[in-house]
Amino acid sequence: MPEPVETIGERLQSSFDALTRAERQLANAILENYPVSGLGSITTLAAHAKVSTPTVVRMVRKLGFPGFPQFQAALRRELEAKITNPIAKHDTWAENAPDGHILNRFTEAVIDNIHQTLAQIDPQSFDAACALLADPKRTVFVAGGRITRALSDYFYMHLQMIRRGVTSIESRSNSWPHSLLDMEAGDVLVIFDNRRYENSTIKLAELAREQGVKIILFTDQWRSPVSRCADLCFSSRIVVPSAWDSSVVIMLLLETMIAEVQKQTWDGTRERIEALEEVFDRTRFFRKFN
Amino acid sequence: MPEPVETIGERLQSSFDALTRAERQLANAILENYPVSGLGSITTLAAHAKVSTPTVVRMVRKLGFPGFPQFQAALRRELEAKITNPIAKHDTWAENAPDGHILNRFTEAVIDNIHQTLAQIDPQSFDAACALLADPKRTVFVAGGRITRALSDYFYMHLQMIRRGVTSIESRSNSWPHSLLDMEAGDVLVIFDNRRYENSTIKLAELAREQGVKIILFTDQWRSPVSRCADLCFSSRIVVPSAWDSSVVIMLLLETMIAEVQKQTWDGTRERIEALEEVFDRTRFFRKFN
DNA sequence: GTCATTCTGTATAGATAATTACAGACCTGC
DNA sequence: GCAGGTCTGTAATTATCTATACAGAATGAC
Repeated sequence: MPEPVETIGERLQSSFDALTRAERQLANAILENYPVSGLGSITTLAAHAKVSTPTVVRMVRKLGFPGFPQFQAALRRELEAKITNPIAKHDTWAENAPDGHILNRFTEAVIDNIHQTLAQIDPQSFDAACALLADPKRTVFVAGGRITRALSDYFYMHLQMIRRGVTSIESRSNSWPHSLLDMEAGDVLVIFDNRRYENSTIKLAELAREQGVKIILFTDQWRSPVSRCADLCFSSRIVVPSAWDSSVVIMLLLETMIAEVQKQTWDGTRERIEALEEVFDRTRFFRKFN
Repeated sequence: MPEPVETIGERLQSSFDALTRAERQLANAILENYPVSGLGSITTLAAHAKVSTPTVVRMVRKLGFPGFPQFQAALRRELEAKITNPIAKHDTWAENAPDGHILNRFTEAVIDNIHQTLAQIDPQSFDAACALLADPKRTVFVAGGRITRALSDYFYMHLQMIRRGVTSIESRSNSWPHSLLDMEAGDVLVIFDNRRYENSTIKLAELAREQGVKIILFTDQWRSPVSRCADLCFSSRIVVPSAWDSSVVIMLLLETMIAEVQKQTWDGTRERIEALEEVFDRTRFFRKFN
């Protein structure tokens, strides 16, 4: 019997396009915790993937197995082979790529950045920032520069869905002085500023500060000059094997913050979100769950 | 629920003396190829150990399990814990924050997402995508939807600095049909599309495809319908403990891709970058650091 | 919009597995 | 060798799982 050259996991991926919606959902559930998730009963697996058992049978057939038990047996054989040779330490992330491939080098650097950034972060500051942003009485302004524009946009978009009173400012445009007029003491200004730090951003921060605005700053490990007048400052590692800096860690932090603010304001903005959901449901691309 | 301090394997060995002849035979068979041998049916296991099925039940009861299925479930849990990546199980990332703090939970999920995404990625596709983007003869169009706008902007901005012939398209706006006119066979269209997938994005992809444009797609684990007409598709895990999805892994991939394209086009675009630097310095938007 | 096609879940029948009951086998000590 | 006990397997029962049939829902073509 010729050994299967592909693992079932790989086969699931390669034939992913040939699968239907429910089957993909199932395939993902299997890959999620591969291969253990496939070793229970068909009932368990189906329930975990939130599909019906026949769907499991159908997909397994598509993969070429006569039935679920055979599929499972194949999984066990695979696992057996994998376990006998000691599990190699995971220094490569993209297993299919050669050791020095950029995918592995880059990812390793990013993981390292996450590690170092999180080790240094002050949870009290983080919680304080979330509390400020969750306070409906404070208007929130979000500002980014040239490179950080995408980050501030991303932050703004989510926050704007979560709560009312959120405004986006482009620090480079000469329209931001107008926004300053709207700021009141106690309002919050979220600033993104990575090297090379922009003068207009610093100016904005200083002026806002004078009006009693609370400033939350996301910056890099060398810290933007804005940090001098920021109430809360979060600095992230951004160095990667690239000509450019990485925004991954900053994005991780801001997504985490959004998750927390969302949670804290859930009661007050539930309706807001649900209205939004309804609009999305119209697209009918996604299955509804109860 | 108190965690079991001993593994089932250890328990088998420590209570080996309390077992009967047939049970020892069975215990040995289980340990022979641990733990996979215990994951089949009770019948298979009994046959393999050359004992009867009731013997299996009796021994399992001696170990303290109510029945064979529970024993097997415990084996699976054990296995699961064993094969999950040690890096992903680094529970506390922000050491100063309490265990269940959102910073730790969120980061853990993201690391897990990175791990799973990279494990599934096809390096050949990745390299092929980089080659397409590094080819100066091909014009590149970058398109994003509502949520993915920030990502496509970020990608566009970097690519635009690296090379000439890069255009940004907003899939929602009704201006994109004009961009279609500019597309020629062999050009490249980079599309970002996460759930919930947008109809206008799909339409754009189809029309571009008809014109012989190469399509590179960044999507989520469930894959946008665009994947059907994409030449290269990169799907990332995006689920985190939040009401929203995470873009971190997608950003990681696109940054890596930018790093590689930059490297490949370095000779040709060195001047471009230097000219850019000079412009920025002249406008004095940025403070100079040494 | 309407129709054909494909997909997906419910219900159910069929298969298999897990457990129990029980009787014979095997020790052990006299 | 035989009585008391334990151990073990066979066979029957029960529970659970797997596969199928079919109908309703979703999708895609016109």
